Amino acid sequence: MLLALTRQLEKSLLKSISERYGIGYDSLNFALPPKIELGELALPIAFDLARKVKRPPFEIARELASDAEKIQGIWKADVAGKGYLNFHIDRDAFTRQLAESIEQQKFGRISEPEDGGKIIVEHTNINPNKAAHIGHLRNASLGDSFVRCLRFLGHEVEVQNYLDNTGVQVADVVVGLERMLGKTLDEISQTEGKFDYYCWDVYAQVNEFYQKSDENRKWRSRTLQAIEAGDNNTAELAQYVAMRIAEAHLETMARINVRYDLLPRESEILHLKFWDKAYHLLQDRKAIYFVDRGKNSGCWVMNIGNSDESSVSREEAEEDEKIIVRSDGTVTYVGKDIAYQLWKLGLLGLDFQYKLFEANLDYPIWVTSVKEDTGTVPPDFGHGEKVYNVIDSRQAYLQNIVVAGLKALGFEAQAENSIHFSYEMVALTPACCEELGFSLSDQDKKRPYVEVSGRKGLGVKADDLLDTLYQKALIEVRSRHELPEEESAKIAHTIAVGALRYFLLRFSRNTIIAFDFKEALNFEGETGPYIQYAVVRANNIFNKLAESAQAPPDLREIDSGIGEFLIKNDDIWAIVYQAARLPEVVRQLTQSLELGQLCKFAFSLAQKFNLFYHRHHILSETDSRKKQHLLLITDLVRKQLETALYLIGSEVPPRM
RNA sequence: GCGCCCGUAGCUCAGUUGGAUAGAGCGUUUGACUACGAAUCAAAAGGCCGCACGUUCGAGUCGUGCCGGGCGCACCA
Repeated sequence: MLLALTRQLEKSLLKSISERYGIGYDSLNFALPPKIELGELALPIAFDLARKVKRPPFEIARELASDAEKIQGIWKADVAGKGYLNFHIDRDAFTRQLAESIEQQKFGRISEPEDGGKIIVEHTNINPNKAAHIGHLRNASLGDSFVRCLRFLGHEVEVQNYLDNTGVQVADVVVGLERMLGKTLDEISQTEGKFDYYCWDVYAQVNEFYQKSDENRKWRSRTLQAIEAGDNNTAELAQYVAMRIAEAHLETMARINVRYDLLPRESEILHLKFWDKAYHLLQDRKAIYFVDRGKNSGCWVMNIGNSDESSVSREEAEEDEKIIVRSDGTVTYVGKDIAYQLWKLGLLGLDFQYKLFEANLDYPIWVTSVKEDTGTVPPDFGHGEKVYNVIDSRQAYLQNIVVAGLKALGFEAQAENSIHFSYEMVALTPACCEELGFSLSDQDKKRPYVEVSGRKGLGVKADDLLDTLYQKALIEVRSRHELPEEESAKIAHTIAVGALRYFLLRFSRNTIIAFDFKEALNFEGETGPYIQYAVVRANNIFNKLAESAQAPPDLREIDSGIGEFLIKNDDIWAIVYQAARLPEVVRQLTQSLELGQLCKFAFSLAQKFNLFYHRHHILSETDSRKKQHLLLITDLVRKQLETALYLIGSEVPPRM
């Protein structure tokens, strides 16, 4: 809606600029004026034009303003400062259109679909060998909210959660269970309680086990080989462990409203020979070459630098070589990931089989399989036009190599569409480590933060944090309301999730979150519950209205005085205008990948609404026309805030 | 050694792709509940935007060089 108006304005101005000054721009970047009194859209283009046509910017802006005033939907255009071109929107028409478009927008999705093919978003990707921790929650929250935003804009999205079920991390836990504790699959399957927590401890102990003897350490590679080979007790145990923990992860993520469509597994990539296919492709297209001397002798490598192998010395060439196939013939992580990326982009020429994953979840989820499932027909997975990989920034180097691999294969365009959605890790403050009972070295105590380490068992487990948040919310709910226990519990849960997802999203991607319980458990100020509370208050107004048998306003029949009312009340108009900006904010963040922008937007809208709520007592308003206007605005804002909360990944509790 | 990221109020962070007087939250001080419930609101104090040059009509934002901190750079994943 706002988007359409902006585009129309842009098109018309581009024409004016071209006709008046003979200068062609590709696009115009509209900004927000610092104050609503100055207008809704600002353009500093006159400064640039001034230099090009050698005339004062003020004059140029004046001329463009007079052109713009003829555009439908623009109330007036004026010039501020030395040449800022400011546009004022027709408040009456705009509000009517906004009300209509919000009515039409189905929950969680706007009506106009964007063009472009299927987008694959891969996130979470936790090694299935231990419980999920706060770092994983950040990954999943970013990925899931990003998916919600893309779908809101009308994109077709497929969500994949990759399971490295045959990797070293699973092997380590299997060594711990089989060799360190001497357990059989039968015994392990009898384990009660939280299996992911149990393995968290086992994994933390395996390191010590390895350090005890060389013999112990040998079990690591033996176990890994057994798992890859398949058809033996160790492999069977590994599969059991990996899938039971994967299910625990899915349950944890379901608690915070995160869902997936498909679980691609490394075991299928191995057994269906994805790598062999990719290997031949890489060889055929000369993307990798064999080295017969030097330190990389016996390996197939990819050149990731600019050096030409024929013109530089062996030593210099080695600098730019990344090993893809080891001298023992096994493939590295990068090689496997290239194969997987090729499949995601529909370039491999092979496909998985699929089956429904049987898990304790309230939605269907598919998992890759070697054999076809006889039951339900699976959706058409893979061959995305664009792929986003939500992976922390420490893996940037490897992600770049994978993209370089796609380019080396000649898939330039696809390489551009294979995007590393990079973000910084969640670390622990030294104070937080102490709270958890970990003793730190003197050196670590001086650091601003300490890295989470699954290997050391150092970290805040996702479920523990959620439980703590829930308990705290429950106390708050009970102190405010006398409700049946079940209802209090449900509300507390909604608040806990709202707080957590907002907290994990509010930072920009390359800000390291130094985790602190006090901040994460906060429900006041810039938090998710603040926004939820604003909507609950708005909803209460309509609930009260319904109780008194008064009909809420029909958004399709807006009183003719609304425009005039909004012209008189700039502060209220500012709320309407901001509410309208939601789709634009979401569109921008699909470019910047900064979900924090959505958080800031929703928080500031909630802030404006809370002030509005404080200033205007709507239900006791005696001027019935004004009352209708205030109700209409309340309704618009609560609907946009509810959508924003949905995109953040949370919901609105019935009361707070 | 090379590459990437960060440095903004006492603390934790934003800053709309180079725009108008640098903003929030927490904390501190003061004030507002007999209203749609205060998980709220109002007000105050708090800034050489790490430092120095440069580009520009205009720099927290771009470039170069320092200073300080973090993360990568395996025949691990």
